[in-house]
Amino acid sequence: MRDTQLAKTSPLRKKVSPTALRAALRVGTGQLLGGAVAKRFDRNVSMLSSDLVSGPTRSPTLADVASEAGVSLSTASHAFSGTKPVSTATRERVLAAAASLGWTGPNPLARNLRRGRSGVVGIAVGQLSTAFRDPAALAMLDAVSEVLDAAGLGLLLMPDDAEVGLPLDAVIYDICGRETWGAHADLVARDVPLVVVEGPAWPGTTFIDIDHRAGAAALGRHLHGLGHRRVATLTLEASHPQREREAGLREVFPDVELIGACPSDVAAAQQAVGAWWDGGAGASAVVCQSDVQAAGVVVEARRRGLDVPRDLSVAGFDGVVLPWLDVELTTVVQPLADKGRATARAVLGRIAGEDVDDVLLPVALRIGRSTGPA
Amino acid sequence: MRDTQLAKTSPLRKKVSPTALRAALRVGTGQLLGGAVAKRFDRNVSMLSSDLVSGPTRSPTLADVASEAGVSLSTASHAFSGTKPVSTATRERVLAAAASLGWTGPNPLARNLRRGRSGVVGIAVGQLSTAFRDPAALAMLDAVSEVLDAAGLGLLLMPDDAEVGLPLDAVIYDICGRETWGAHADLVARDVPLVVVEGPAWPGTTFIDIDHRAGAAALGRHLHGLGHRRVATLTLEASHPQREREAGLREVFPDVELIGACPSDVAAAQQAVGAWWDGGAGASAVVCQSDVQAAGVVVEARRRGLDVPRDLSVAGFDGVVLPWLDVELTTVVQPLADKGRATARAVLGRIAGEDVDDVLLPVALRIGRSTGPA
DNA sequence: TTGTATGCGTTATCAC
DNA sequence: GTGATAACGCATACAA
Repeated sequence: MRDTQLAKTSPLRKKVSPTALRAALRVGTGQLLGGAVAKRFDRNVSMLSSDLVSGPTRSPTLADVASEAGVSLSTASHAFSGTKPVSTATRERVLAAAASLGWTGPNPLARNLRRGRSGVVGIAVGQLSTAFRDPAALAMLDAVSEVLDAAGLGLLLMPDDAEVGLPLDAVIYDICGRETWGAHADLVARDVPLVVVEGPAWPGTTFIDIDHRAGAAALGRHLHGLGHRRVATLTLEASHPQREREAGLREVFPDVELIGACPSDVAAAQQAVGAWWDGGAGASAVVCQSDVQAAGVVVEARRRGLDVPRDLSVAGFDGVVLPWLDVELTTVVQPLADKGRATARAVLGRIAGEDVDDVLLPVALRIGRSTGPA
Repeated sequence: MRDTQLAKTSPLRKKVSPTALRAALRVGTGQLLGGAVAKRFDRNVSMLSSDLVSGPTRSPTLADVASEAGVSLSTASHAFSGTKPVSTATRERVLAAAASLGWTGPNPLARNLRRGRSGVVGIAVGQLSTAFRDPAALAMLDAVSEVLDAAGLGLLLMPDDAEVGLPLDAVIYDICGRETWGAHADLVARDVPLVVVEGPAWPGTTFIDIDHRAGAAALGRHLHGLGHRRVATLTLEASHPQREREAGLREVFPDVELIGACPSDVAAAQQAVGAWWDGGAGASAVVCQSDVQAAGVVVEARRRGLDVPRDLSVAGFDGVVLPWLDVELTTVVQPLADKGRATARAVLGRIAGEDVDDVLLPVALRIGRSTGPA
């Protein structure tokens, strides 16, 4: 409906944009053959366009549309936003004017300044490839994105120590196993609403959490009931979830042995538990802090000729599906989608200036086939 | 250095922000116990704050800082941006004024409007959890993010059919196996620079691609050399990479059998190849369109008692590391980080208004242990 | 080195 | 139902 072709017919449009011109002249990409190659499709076209037309291009503004339609700026605005009633006749004139000028809607930059909001929510995850390697993180991200998207908000990835010079309406800290974050002070100073998922007790933020402790304790009781007495646990970096889970486990096994911190990654878990075994240590059951870690322990155990669960019980956390793992893990299932939705809703509430409740979500023990009698 | 505490001492700051007040009053989150719970930490504080102070809060602007420092607006601006030289004495006065008012730097919204750029680059990926389940996508995303980040640009996730009412400086389409995209027309109409990775030949866009065809052909020759004659391939949805790879494979095996499209996902591949086998079909080698797919085929083959590569050769594509898979895949290695960096650089160039070359990256065959004699 | 004056493109508040 | 006018907060061209 808003057609760039029409732009060319407009008196306002002094110059055809290079992009549109390229679009008109170029049929396809052609055949790419051979190895590393760089083609300069655009050079000719660019020279052509600057030969054909001259003078600066200014894309049309709402003011242009208004004058083209013979109405005032504010009327034109109303015709689009629908904030105030506008007669059908004028609205159509305005719409037609917009189409003929190739006006593509209000400039988001200007609207943002006016509204005082950017429509963008940041999400702080560490290194992307690390953060998203765990399906649990993805499941949650998906839910966050879905809710935010429905509200017309975008989600911006914030790598580790990104300087945030960007206008963010709110920031989510999804911290599986971290305590600090570079940009935090800046954001607080700028009064950006902060929603922290499973994070440390930063003041002024909204918390979304799951009942780590209860989950870990339930897992502990399950293992104890199976007769396990020598239990070890693979840990995350020192962090809120780690402390809570460890405390839960210690309710049942006060002397649980710590295998040391490792990220939620198959290879890392293999490496960590392998080194531990190599050091002469051992246990009848290993409790992990994620299903991905647990998978790593299972893989490494098998590699060393141990059968799971006959020779070793392994438990995970999260309750994700690992299709490639042929043993169903005993795990603590957390409501990942709910967590994501709760997070996003908290963000929406904070942006709207509402009071927002902290949220603590329940977990459930799921007994699979990776744990058995000691 | 920019301390919110100082804000309270300023005459401008008529009201302590709720956030700051909360920060001052709240010590920690307290202990979260029990199941699903919502705590309303903020209610009292909010009531308190509106009792204590009244009147609208306006955060300080550069104009406030300037008048506080007794200089003009432009001088204050220069003192921060460094665009023009400013005497050390004035600069310090300005800095001090900013600190005392709690001015946290230029309002990004205003700066964006002024500059005409948002500092945000969109990346169109399908459903997030699907798109990022493949480590290949993550490796590339990581590289993109790194380069963009260094340039001070943020990366915004664009789910499938997100309406883009947001100001985007450019958009990346990373399309593994898609032909269309909802927002595409809008973006073109708005003249947003588009960089397409392995995508269809949309006009006016910059292309980053790898040599699918050469890679697939090399893989075909490898299998042919091993004596394979009945070869099948698991495909992606109809798309540019799929067509190219299929063409490459057909250079060696004109009659290659198509197993049908499936996403790059272990479970999906298992399901697809399983159904194919159940239908009575078979081959001595299966070529996949990703390593993740290949892993799925390996898993499913074993589940059915087939040994890889003795009974079945399986090849992948991408060259990622799958730590949990105990057989090293024969695969086509693509330079994922290079691809990401090239993509990001293309984005930067397009934003800068430069002519940008399309890029075609080479691939390499890596022979692992998942393929053997027919 | 500092100051003055515009404009970025909207939306919102009024009056008509 | 429509229109003038004022912000939004900053960066810059230009003058002093």
